[in-house]
Amino acid sequence: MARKAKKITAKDHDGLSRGEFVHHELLQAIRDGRYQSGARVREAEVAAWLGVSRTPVREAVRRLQADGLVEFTPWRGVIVAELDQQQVIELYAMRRVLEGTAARHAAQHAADSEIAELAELVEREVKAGDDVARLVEINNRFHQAIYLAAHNRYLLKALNSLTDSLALLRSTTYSVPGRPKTAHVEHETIVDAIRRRDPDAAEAAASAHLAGAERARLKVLFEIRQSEEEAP
Amino acid sequence: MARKAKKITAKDHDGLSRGEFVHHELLQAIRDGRYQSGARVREAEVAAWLGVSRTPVREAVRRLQADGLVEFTPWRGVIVAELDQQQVIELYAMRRVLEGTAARHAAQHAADSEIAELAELVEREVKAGDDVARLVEINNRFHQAIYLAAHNRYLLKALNSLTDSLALLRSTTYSVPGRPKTAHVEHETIVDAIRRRDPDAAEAAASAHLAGAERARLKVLFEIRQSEEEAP
DNA sequence: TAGCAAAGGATTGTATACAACCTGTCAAGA
DNA sequence: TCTTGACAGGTTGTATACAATCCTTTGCTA
Repeated sequence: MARKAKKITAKDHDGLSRGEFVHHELLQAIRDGRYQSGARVREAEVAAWLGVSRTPVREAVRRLQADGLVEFTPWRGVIVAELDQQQVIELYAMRRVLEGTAARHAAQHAADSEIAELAELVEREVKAGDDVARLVEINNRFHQAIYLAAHNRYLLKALNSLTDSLALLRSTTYSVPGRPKTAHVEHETIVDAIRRRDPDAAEAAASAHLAGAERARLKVLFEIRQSEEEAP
Repeated sequence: MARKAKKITAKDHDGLSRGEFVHHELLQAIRDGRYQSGARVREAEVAAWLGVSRTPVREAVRRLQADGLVEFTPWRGVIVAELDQQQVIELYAMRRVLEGTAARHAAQHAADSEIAELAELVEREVKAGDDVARLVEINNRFHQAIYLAAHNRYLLKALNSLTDSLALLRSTTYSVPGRPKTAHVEHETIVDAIRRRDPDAAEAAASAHLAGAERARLKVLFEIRQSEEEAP
């Protein structure tokens, strides 16, 4: 009778430690807007909500702080960070460089199976049609697949960190008319370059793709900010 | 009698919280070799050493984990990470891209005062002569100054994270014969390009500088590994 | 002697209690 | 009325106790 009683144990949530569980839940809550920018995050509140003590909550919050998702003032607690336009521009400038680098490295180092996976994801975008939720999901997996194909763990970490920061902007650029179609074409161009093992073309294509994403993002943000001013 | 008794309080270490204090001390200990790669870090041990409880130690260790400086296995504790040659290559590939980007952005966005500071640091390298410790110090400040001059907080964060990872390689590339002189010339080239507001030249110069640093680094590493094999 | 199993020690994960600190409120004096 | 000061409430920072887990050692058996 070694491992019978399993309920009281440290895990209980899909093998994650409580700290990891809380981190995951908070990230998700920020993504779907349950915690919006500027909202205060009280440790005791989160602890009660998720049925854990404050200790793992602190651990999770500090990780979010390290990634810049929450802002922290000693003795005053944390609030969900807010991205002003300048920060969004800086974020996309960085993403443009890193995604370009990832595509370049992918063209150089990707395994054939990884390239096949990229091609299949782009193929699936066609099948998804106008289903925005599906397209967003596929888009995320597409970019993640490129990050992995680059085979550089520091690059991977930096890109994941940027992607997490984007969770603060809870909106999708796919709501801009024509953006899904454009993005799909850009994805195809990137994969083609990687398949041809052409690093320069891959980097250029990814960089152009991100420039398009930034334009769409600023458009969405501008419209949201505008409508918020009209009816707050 | 509002703030008389100050000793028992949370800070006591230059205004840092205990968690920040522990993080700083651990980073320093890794830098100067008191904790070497592969060494086990026991929470209770560190807590006793620094005279705090395990709670702030855990906080500091988790931050180090997030930056990849320590590896973590649940229930088994943390050990200081070890960089194999592949990781060093990946790290420098990333640094090359990011330092190039930083130099490019510095050429575009740096304030005149920031450029003056860069120039002064390069000037100080001449005065430092053969004093390796001073040269290393100036070199760190030079690179930090470029990061800041780029005016992109995500870039800054990513570069600082990479720099921290380099603490795991406790050796300086300045011990390679001729490297200090070469580095100085390369620094001059970078500053010149930034002063001329030439982004392409600045990026190219910084990238070339990092390529040189990588070659020096691999040389140092190879020699150390070799001598360790001879007399372990 | 070799192999295995159980027990004990060591170490981390979590919960909780208490101390330190900040902020807003309310009253008293100018 | 305005300013200033103290106090109360609430939130975070830290310490410590306890639970869960892993690893090593020791003793038994084949």
